[in-house]
Amino acid sequence: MRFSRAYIPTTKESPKDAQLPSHIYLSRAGFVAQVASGLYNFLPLGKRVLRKIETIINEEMAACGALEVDLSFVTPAELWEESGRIEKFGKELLRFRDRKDNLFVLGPTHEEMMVSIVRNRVTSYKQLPLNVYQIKTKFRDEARPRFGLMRAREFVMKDGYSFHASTEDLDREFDAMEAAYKRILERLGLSFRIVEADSGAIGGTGSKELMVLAQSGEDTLAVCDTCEYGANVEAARRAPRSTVPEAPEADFAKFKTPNIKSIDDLSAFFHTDPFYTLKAVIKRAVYTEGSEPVCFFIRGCDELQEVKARNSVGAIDLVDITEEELREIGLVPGFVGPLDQDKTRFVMDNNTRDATSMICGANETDYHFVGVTLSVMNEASFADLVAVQEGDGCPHCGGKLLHTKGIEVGHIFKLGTVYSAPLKAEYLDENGRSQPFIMGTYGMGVSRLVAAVIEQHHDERGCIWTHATAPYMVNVMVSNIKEEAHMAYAETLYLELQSRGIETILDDRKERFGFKMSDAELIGFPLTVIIGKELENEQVQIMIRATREIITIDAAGILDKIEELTR
RNA sequence: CGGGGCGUAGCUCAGUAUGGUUAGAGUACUUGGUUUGGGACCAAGGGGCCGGAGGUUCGAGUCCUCUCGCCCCGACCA
Repeated sequence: MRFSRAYIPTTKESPKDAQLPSHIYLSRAGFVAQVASGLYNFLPLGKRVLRKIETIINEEMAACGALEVDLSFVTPAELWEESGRIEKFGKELLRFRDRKDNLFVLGPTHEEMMVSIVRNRVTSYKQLPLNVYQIKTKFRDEARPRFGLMRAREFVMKDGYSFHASTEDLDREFDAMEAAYKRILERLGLSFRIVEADSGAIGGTGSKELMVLAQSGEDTLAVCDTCEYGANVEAARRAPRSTVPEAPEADFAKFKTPNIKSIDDLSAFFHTDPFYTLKAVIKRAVYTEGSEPVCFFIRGCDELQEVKARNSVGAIDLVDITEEELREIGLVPGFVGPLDQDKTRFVMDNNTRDATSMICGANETDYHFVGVTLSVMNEASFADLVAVQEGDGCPHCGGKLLHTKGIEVGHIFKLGTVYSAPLKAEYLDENGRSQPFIMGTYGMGVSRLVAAVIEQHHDERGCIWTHATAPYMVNVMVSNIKEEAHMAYAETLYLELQSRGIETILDDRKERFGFKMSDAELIGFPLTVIIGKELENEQVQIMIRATREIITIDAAGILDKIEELTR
């Protein structure tokens, strides 16, 4: 491609709305242009990057025997009513009616459609397993689109679904998909982590998210500094404490603790570690129908993880509760404890199981109990409630857990029969019995990956594309196109590189050196060959974008050098 | 969906408090000239329904009402 004939509208100024590096540079370098909130046009360079990512995904899916399909973007609302998700998705589903007044939705994901193409066609266990996928535009009418391509309303996603006759076979396919996803991200040149995740309201097990590590990530991860373990904080686990602080010595007693309400005050008052205090966190749990106050008890040294807490009671939301509401229920703010208390439902953290020497509220103003043994609490329900902190132990190897930020670019999990059962998608097993398909689902955000590459690879001058994602690998830049010998040399090099299969752009624009260099850096081609005054000495220069290092070499060796650098 | 902010040239923004000839700058664009290794300089140009509708006024980019759009914080996010 000749730059003079390309359409690459670069700008010096960032769009005022852009905040994230990916948004700023993809806009400034002319990869994408915003149309409306959460809607983007892909310009020629952006489209090339998108296609490169799609090609890699297609290659890896083909290697696994997954089959590509293309389902209609507009889907009849009946399918969504059948699965019950028309309600669950709510306003995120964009609905509209056709001329015959039939209701349709724009597909936000395609579980229903994919099940519908298989059901009543795949009828025997002999036709299983089956893994089908598509790379397709999705639409979710997000309440608040933001961060450019990272959270758009219209986006490109690869969504795949597998169908099996046994959970063992699903497990095998799931592992194969995890390996394939790992290869895709490796080939893209991304640094990432596969982490354990919360399955969300939809249920299912073995939920794993593929996280590209970047400061601007929306998700917080707990990752082990020693082994491969990593988890979204919403689902992170930790090893039991290897050492526990010295326990306070006290027999069971009620103790006057005037105005001692916080964990800090309490541990200071008794000169003991917060480990031996019991923290009560009271929330209002909201269910599909109705709500109730719930008291979560955790050790004073821990923090409540809200997603875990929500899951522990099957609530759809937890909201804060006021001190007045607490008093109305009959609880004493600052002195809430689990003993002799039946005012609310309560959940105890697993770490408090069989705890001894504990200090907890006495449900009476200015009094706490000391020397409490929680093994008597067997009627309470226990669950994992705590937020993993930095420095906690890894549940696998005992290494240290650290927090980091990640961009979720993939999510795979085992659906089981969550969709196949209600949609009555069944096959006949060896015994001639009808069975719902056992399903797995594998998603990857393709347009989000474009942004993720830049979030992870940029500097203050612009994009730094990885070799697999670069719109062009080499930019042949002529410093001054009026120098006929320079242009002639560049033309020859341009043709030669292309004949060797290296994607090349020739910057033949009538612009000054600095202008072209700035564009090269903003756009982020991995290599820029600078053809200019050095040519008088039979030399050319190569600017390596990642480091901005400029190397000067003999013109004769340029092709070999480029092949070496692009390998 | 709650809270906040912003809509003026292709882009980034002044101008609005206190209404008053022909609405500005930078950048980008066109033409001519000079330059040619880090977004160069000189000169001359084209480009605007001041988001939209209604109102107040002799007169509205500016004041009032309504509306639409975009951004930020939060809630939400299979």
